[in-house]
Amino acid sequence: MEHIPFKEQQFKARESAVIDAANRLMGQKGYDQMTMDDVAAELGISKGIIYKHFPSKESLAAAAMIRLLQETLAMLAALPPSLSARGKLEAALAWALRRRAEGGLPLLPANSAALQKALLANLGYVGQLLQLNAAVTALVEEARQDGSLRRDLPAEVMVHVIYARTCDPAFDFLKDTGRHPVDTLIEHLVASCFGGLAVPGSPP
Amino acid sequence: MEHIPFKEQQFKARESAVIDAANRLMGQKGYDQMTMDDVAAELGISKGIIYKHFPSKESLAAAAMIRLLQETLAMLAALPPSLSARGKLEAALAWALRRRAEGGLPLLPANSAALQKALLANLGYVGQLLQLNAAVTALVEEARQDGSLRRDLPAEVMVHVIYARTCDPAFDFLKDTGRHPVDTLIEHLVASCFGGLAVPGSPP
DNA sequence: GTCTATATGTGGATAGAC
DNA sequence: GTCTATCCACATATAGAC
Repeated sequence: MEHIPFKEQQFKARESAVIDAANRLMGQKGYDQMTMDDVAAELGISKGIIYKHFPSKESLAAAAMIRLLQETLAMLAALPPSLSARGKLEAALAWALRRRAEGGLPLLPANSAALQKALLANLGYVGQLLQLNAAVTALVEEARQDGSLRRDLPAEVMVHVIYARTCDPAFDFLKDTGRHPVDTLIEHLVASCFGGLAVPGSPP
Repeated sequence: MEHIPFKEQQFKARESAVIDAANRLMGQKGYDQMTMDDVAAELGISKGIIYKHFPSKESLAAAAMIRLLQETLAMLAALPPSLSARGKLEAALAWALRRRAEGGLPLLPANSAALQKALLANLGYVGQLLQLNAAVTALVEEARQDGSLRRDLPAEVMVHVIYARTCDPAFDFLKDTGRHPVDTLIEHLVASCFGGLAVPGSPP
């Protein structure tokens, strides 16, 4: 049985803590507004150490995004098989919004063009993203087949609409008013995404 | 009849050109990534002059946003009275998306927390925003009354959902793939917003 | 009024003591 | 490995010549 030095364990634990802090800060302020000084201050350590773990701010952000994608894939895999495909999609959207309400990252790095570009150059990130994309697309296709999702909209469009709803600014705005409980808001947004704003069958 | 000096006309014209440039650049890169050097370079003038028109980058951005809000209000007022309330909302969303596709600003400054804070401290901006909010809320209420919008979602939630759809990142992503004509995309997104992704009446 | 040049502040990244 | 101190690039904003 291999002996793992204590120092090394500590180092690993800190790495995870750094990602946690980056996660919180990026969730609150976004990538551009988060500074490495912020991350260091949040943990009460020096900025230099962070660069022992991650060679750049971009790579730190990428590590946080990769971990989020992995957790999202795990969540999808853990959904009860009794759910329909559309039920799984609704549950996944609700999960993402709840995480976001708790200070987590948005799945879609739409805030920062700089981050977006950096991520797409990161093979690890792109790999996870392709996996998630495949999983979500499969669910959308299945739900289209069983007649619970519309067929007059391309699957690709629906997939991206669902992604985009996980970082819906309407959610943040409404949450910040404090006028609606978070659970109610999540229900409303999931309902508006899948059911639409209009009354079915009403004239436009 | 008052004589307006040529110099003054030129000055006014330049001010409008500066706002135009800021409009384009913020539409493409977002507020944070746009620099005053960018604006100056776009117009082929020196950076110093911009500060003769606007005391700060924030105030320039605010001027651009205020003009956009005014144009949005004008668009709402010019919609054919024959349209139903819901028809007007759909047309307004389509108008906003088309403007955005042409390089215009997103109505909702959700990209930058810094800009958001600055705007909310700008009385001119907040005034226009309240006017727009009143107009959109009135349309939503009317459409709820005539039975074309759902009554199980709060009006406030629906208003914010519509706002958010005008800066939907799904639109930009899908547009950039080049696989869908812009007109088709706009139709799809308006349809998904009001009609939802699900087939009406299907089990979740 | 318009330019060139510069002051000032900030943030990513690194060097060097311990 | 961890800190303090610093470098360097860049962006906002201003000063001064013409």
